[in-house]
Amino acid sequence: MFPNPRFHQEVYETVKRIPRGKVATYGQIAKIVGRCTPRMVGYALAALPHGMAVPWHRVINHRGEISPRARGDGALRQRRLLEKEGVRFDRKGRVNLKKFRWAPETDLGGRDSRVWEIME
DNA sequence: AGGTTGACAAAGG
DNA sequence: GCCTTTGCCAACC
Repeated sequence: MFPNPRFHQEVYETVKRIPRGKVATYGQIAKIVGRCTPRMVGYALAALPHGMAVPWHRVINHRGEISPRARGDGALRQRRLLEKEGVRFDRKGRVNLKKFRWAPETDLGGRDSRVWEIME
């Protein structure tokens, strides 16, 4: 089976709430889960078995870039998946978080994040 | 037991 | 906005 720590499952459930075409940061997920740090979120996602229905690719770092993997080609696959959902990257490979960040509190029925931007 | 290693982040310069 | 600490904490030597 996959790793057992309680927080893993909570991380997965939270990540599942990120809608298509939006992204969240590791810190954001950690804060929602509670008693959890950004590093632990990355750790949990790295332990995610293949084929599990969790949109792991929608989690990026707070600078808007895809966190490089120590091994494997996961980062490239992640970028492809996001682009397929309409998430745009700039020349330096960064996402505009102002535009694409998931805003849970104002996510009322899958609408866009206009409210969030106005409040900022 | 002690040290290293991450799919990280905030603060200070 | 970039670079450098510093804090973080489970997993794995």
